[in-house]
Amino acid sequence: MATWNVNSVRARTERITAWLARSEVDVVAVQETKCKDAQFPTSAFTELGYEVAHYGLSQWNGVAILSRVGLDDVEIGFPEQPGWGEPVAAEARAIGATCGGVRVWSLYIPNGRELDDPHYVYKLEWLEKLRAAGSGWLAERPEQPLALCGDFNIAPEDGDVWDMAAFEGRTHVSKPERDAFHALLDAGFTDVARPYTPGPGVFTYWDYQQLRFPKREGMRIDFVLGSPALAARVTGARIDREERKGKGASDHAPVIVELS
DNA sequence: ATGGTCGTGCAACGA
Repeated sequence: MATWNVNSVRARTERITAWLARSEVDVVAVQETKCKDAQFPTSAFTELGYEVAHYGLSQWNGVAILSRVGLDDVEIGFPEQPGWGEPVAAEARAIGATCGGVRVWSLYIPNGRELDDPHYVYKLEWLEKLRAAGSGWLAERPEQPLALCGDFNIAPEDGDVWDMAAFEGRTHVSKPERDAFHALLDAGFTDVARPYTPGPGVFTYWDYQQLRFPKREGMRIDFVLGSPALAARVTGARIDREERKGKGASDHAPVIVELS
């Protein structure tokens, strides 16, 4: 399985389908589709044998799950998911489905923008409610392989950014954000890709600006957090850095996890 | 050089 912030599914349909054809993944949690459901290029994926569940409300956010091992019990949003905007409403940042016996969530955690921005408060509240929902799922069905996949917009360790000095006073590395991430781990989830992709300096995202990718100046902000039952089945993981190269690449690379 | 790059949708906003 894999998680990938594609930064527009319509702008990148051909790159995504080409990647699926060569990567042989059964399930992909996709974030930032940047389209409404009616605009989603469903047939491009069904033609390759994938079922599709997408939730998009506008040109912002948008999450999807692609699966060629079944896709059932689709759930839009998680219980108590905080909202944003005027009027306050849940955004298209979470979709869940059961694929080949694994409960998969595709999550696009709010960016936070700046430490003094209301969006940062929203981000922390979103993470706390996700932790509460996740704890509930683990308690409800401890035997269920469960994967929280997505763009968490948090670099949990200093080695997850190229230079901590560049992030002084910025989001993604603040203590409250890192505490919120670790609360998910304390709840029983495991960052299952990290042992197979050890840092420092191993990243999943590189800004388009300032030649960040060729200069190897990135961030590790995309994760698969596995329940104990899922973590027990992980046999490997990799970050597909090649997919960040060339014209028309997303600013995020896919994170791939192999399961037994 | 107070920007630099993208995507969406057509001005400006989000990342």
